[in-house]
Amino acid sequence: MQVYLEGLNEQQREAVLHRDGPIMIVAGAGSGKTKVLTTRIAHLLATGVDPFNILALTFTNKAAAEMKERVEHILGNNEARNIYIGTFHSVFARILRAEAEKLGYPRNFTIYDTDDAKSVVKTVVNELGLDDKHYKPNTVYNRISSAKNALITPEEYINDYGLQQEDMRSNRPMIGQIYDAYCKRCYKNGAMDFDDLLLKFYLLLKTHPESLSKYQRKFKYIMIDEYQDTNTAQYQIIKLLGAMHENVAVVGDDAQSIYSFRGATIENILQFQKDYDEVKVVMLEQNYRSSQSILHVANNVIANNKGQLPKKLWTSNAEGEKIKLVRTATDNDEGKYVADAIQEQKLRNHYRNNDFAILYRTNAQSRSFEESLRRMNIAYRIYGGISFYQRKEIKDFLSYLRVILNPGDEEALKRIINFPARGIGKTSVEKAVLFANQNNVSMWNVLGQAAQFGYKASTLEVINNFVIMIKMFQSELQKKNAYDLSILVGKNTGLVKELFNDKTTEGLARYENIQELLNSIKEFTETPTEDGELLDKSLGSYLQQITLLTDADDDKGESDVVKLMTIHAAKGLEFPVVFVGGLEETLFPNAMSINTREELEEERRLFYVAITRAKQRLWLTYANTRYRFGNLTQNDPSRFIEELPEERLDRAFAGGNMRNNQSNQWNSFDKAKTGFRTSSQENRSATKEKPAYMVTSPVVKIKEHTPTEGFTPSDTSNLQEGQKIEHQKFGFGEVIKMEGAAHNPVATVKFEHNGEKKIMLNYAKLRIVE
DNA sequence: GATGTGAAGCTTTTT
DNA sequence: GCTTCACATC
Repeated sequence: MQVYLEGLNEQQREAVLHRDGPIMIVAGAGSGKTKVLTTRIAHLLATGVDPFNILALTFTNKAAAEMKERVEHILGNNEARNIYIGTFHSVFARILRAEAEKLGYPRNFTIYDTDDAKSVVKTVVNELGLDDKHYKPNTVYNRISSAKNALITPEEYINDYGLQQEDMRSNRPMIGQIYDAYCKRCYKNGAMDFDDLLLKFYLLLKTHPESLSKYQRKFKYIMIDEYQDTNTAQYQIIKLLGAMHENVAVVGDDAQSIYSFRGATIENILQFQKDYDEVKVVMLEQNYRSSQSILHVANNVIANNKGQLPKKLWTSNAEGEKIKLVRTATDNDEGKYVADAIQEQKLRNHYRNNDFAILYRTNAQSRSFEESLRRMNIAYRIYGGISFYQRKEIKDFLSYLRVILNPGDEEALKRIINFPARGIGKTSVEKAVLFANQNNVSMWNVLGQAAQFGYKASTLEVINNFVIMIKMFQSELQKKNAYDLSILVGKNTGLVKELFNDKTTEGLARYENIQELLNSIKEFTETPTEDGELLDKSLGSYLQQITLLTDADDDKGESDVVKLMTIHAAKGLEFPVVFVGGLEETLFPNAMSINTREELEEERRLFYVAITRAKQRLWLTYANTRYRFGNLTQNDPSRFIEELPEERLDRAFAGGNMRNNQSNQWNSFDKAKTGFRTSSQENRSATKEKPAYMVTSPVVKIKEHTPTEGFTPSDTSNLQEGQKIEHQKFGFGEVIKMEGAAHNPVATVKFEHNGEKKIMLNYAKLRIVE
């Protein structure tokens, strides 16, 4: 028997040894999925498959890197470097580079990140004479993104009755036209957004039979990780690519499908067996990760969902400790409690910072945890949020590099044309864009022939200097590698100097960030590429790589830190000790996702993912009150709490002061299955007891109001001017004005004691008095 | 054209 | 509560 097969259980071995024909591996949480995938690849290679014929697709760069590393480890050689292992986006981007001209794109096409894309949407909305307050870039972009992920072209969108109806209903009938204009603008800019990397690749395969057969022949063995999260575009691509050999192996877990908001359809995994004549199905049901208690709780939770692939996860691990379910008075107390618990665990059970993860539903929740950890001097790192590459100074610098490579990239050009300031102001830029649109050329072309467009002499001169500088950089493109060119750019543009001269704290941070960027470019040019295919150290090669990187990907140092991230970001990871915060109604499950059974089930799967990240110990926490939108809100405990098996729980309450914790046990009043009702009295006294350092802000002078007995929020969807209402904190008042978008109405209320306030009805709880 | 101020936006998740 | 954006001022 091959050495690599040792240590696999029966099902895992079955999955590895099945060489030809479609196979679906249903891999429960912690069941050794990556091990199976990597061993499978090793087995293919060991039995004579050429590494060039293998394609393995993942969702994150991290997963791809790990897979590559582990295959190499099993094989003990570097054959793996010739395998196409990468994310959907990066692998397709690489192929699209090579085939760009067939689709009419420049080889050096730019990849627009979400910010770039939204900016283009805004530009286009304005150019169509529409109001970007109503056609919000965010909303419109999401709509376009969904269309692309469903492989719907602008023409199809405009002609689709259902979609048009939806847009009519939301009073945004022009989205189809915006979509069309957006695509045209991206094309003109020589740019693809994230979704294009899938969509255009699909179109390439669909419209160029020779390309299709080329890649079908190349990718004889295809492996897909996290199949439950694929969207329609990805699904169709896999189907096309795999049609010739049908050696498609998909690995996934329907219970962990959490990306439907991004177009993923759980149907893809539920239907896989019907896509091919004979599908081998293997269930991996033994969990090697978690304690029995943790797994038991997870199983209980997910059992509340309908329509799952039938399976029962089990483990031979130790029973482990009970799950701690902790209620706190406020979100700050929650943060404090978690930081204290980490400290205590470190002392008592010899954990290191690295062993802990704090998971939450929304990024905004990180704040209270952050503050407490900082106060306790516990090192931490937040994953997600603004990534390094989205920072302003980094984007500015990268925009220079983008323009050098693809001067058609109008977004980048607009960013840098007057940064650092060189006297090309807003009006000059607007003029250039206008000329470009009128003459159907790029903005760069207009700048190159600025003399013909009637700029005044002084402006003309600075424009020409700018153009000459960029052209000079371009002429170095062939001669210099990415790093040397970047240094040249930094010097000649004065960008680095400008930041260096800024001695404010932020300026210093920005300067350091630029240095860090330059370091990473240097590292890129000095590390041998693993692609085998090309040892390309050019700027183009660099830019392609980094656009698809996210914050989670650069584990710089991987030092000993507590990790904070959203549950979404934690998928695929595991930690010895996990804290899941904010188990409250409207937060988790999120208010946005409780309208349909499907949405609620996805939230529950998310909770399942959170629980199953834990190996040894698990804490679930929730707060009575928490600041949201600057308003103190009260939330009921999450409905998911009721789905936890009582016998595996260890309940506790933590007020403002941890030391009183032991004596302050969960009482029978709170334990009532109906969820506890916090009286405002109890609530406020808890707030008052907070030590001074925990007070969040210089308190706004509000005349505190005690809600009426049995305060229940009313349905405010038809709230009218003139109505009388009661607000939990501000008291009684009269609605004097209604405004805001239909889905986000805002009421101006004149309160008896607290003046006029604007209240967002989506978030505030109001009781209609009359 | 740069800088400062106040209001309005926002918060579901991201390759 | 925090961030972004528009507008006003110098």
